[in-house]
Amino acid sequence: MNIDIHKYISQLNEAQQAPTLQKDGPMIVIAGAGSGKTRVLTIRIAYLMSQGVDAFNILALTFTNKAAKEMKKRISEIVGSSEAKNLWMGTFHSIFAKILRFEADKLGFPSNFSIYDTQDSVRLISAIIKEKQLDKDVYKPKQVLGRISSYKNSLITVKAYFNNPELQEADAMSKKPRLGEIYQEYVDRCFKSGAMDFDDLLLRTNELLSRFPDVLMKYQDRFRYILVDEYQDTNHSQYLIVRALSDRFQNICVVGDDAQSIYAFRGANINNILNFQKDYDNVQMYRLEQNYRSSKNIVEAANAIIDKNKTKLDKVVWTANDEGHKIKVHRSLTDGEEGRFVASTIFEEKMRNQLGNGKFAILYRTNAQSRAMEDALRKRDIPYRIYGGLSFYQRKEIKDVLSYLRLVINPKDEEALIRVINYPARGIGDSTVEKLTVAANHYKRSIFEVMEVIDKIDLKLNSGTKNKLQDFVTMIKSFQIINENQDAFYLAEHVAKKTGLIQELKKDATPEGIARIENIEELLNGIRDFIEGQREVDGARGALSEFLEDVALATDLDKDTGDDDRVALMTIHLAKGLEFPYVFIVGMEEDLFPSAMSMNTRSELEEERRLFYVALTRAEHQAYLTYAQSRYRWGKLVDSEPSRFIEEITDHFLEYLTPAENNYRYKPMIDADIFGDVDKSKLRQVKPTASTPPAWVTSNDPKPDAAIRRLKPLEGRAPVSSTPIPDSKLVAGNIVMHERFGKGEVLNLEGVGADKKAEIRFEVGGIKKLLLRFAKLDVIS
DNA sequence: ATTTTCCAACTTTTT
DNA sequence: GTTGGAAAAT
Repeated sequence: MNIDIHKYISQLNEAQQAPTLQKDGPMIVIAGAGSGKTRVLTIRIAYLMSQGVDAFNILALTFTNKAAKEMKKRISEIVGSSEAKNLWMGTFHSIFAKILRFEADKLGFPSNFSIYDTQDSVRLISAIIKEKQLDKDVYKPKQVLGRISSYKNSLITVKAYFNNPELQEADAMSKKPRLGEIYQEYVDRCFKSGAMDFDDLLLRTNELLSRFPDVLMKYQDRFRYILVDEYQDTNHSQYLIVRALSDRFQNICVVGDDAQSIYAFRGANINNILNFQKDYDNVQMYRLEQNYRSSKNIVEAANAIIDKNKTKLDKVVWTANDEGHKIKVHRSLTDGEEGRFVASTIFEEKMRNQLGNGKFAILYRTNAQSRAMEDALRKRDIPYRIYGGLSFYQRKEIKDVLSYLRLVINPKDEEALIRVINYPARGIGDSTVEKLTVAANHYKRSIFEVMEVIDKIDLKLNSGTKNKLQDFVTMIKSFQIINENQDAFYLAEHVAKKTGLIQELKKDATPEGIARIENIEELLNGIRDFIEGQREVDGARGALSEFLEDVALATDLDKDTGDDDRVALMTIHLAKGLEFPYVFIVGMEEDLFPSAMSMNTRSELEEERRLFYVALTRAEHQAYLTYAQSRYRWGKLVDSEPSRFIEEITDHFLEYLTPAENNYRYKPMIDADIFGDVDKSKLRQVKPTASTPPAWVTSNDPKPDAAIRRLKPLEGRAPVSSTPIPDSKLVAGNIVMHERFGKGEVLNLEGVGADKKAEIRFEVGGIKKLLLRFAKLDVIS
């Protein structure tokens, strides 16, 4: 090969060159945020090829398909696309799905096996729980799936589960003694449906490699050079695959950053990176510590954060970049106002600095937070794009079309079948499906196979129903014939029409209904684009099965939409590996970030902290942290306090756009059981109206201190809400008398404030009860 | 069998 | 504030 690789190598700094130029042997690169690890990986692969390594022998595992695609593109720019074409590059899931299809028969799977997404899995588990007549409140389907998923990721098969009394005991202790049974049934049903879930793609690969030494040898020999990106986020199952494949040649290069490990919840094991040196002999370790991405302020603030964690490798990220701006902190009253602040700030910065929308990102902890941001951006006519959340392929109408297509490829696919067998309605009801399911389980066949021979077995179905079932089978079979002769686009369009899906949707003339039809059109266009792309790469192909696989494993991040100049909205998890000049981290509030569910153990809290580290280090030029004093959650206004993570950054790196003095103003001394023996039913919530601020202290107020804060306008200073409560008055020492509670109920709030403590009492039926005790309650003092 | 209505749970993060 | 599932009504 004749390429000027040295031109590219000379662009790297010394620390980056070292790992790039080590051709053989095991190595680990600890790469700090923004230290150019993608460049190192890219150029290293090009270097390997320049040293005579065949692209066919290189396997690069990335975290997203997008990352793989981009890396491949850059490598083709260096070595030429005909060389780069043969690289094996992609996510664990997509690479091993391909290998599994090729080797499927060895495991008893059809090569056209379906890939179940989480929705499919949950549906199947719900069905199993129901069939077994278990209580779905004890066996919560999502929880059960989570349990099964973590078993699979730890390589605990059904057999291993039943050989392990400790696991069974643990499940029995959590009142789920029959979890193993469900696990077994779930695995059987997936197998019978010719389907694998996400975890199976890894677990079955492990099975393949361990049960068939010749297969292992084959892939060991093929993948002589293995590179793994984001190694800190690999789980045990992935770890074992990498170990097995690299065992022969030991040319394994892993890259990662322990400080950015944020996927423990799905089984990622931070020890994979911490213990790498013990796993192979003569491991070379490299560190990339110079950050090229962010300003000094951001880098140092991020260091201050991660310094609070105890579990970490020694590493000092530094930068030669300018000091830059301080991190701006903004407080607002509600999530709505937070959104408006973000939108108007983006607008101003755009105008002032003549920037495109694509320079901005809004990052949040939970998908639910996107709504307030969307609303504000829409009002300001700022184009944006939401990544993640309900992905395009998970929408009802899209999944319906895809389910028909899945059925064409793999008629045994039970989840796809159940989804569409009676949609659009064709007179095949629940009871019929139930009979079919029972028969299928009895004959150890799929439902579709039972339907094929419906007139040969007696299921006590009337002839009308039988005909409908046969019609359905005939329809799917006719699609299969089309699939053999026509391309996927033609078939998909045909399916959408012939099944009556389009007709069904046309009945609905609401904007949502129209949007659904447009979505289906977009899907069809997507299929056409896909098969055209496919033809360019490797000639004409059936492409439908490839398309379905692509869809099953695609993430929102992967698809390009052409006009990219939009503000990016995504969760912090999704933002990993990306960078933006301006980054807004919104919802910096206790219980939200860090999440209320991740504050039980130190390791959970440390993961949240790493998540914040990831968020902050996405910013190149300017970072904003925003929080609201109250926000709508579960449709209710809930009070919140600023996140501890703000306090953990030294003030020196921060600039408060809003005075911080109001933070932590009301600290309840007692939080729980404050209502004691009060008859809660006597208290009623006051419905907010245009002239009345929302809510009051009531029995079902989740955080009574929020209501106390709303007393503030009564004092006549710095009104919190727009309108004070009209018929109330403030009495010193006896702060509020108000006659608006419930219907005719009088509630007295009393306060004593001399020593900055206060008690709020209320009165029901003449008896005074203690409600809350506060410290630092400004309202009263 | 199908449509409508009501209720509960849900929101941590994803391949 | 949304969504899926179950009960109730057609």
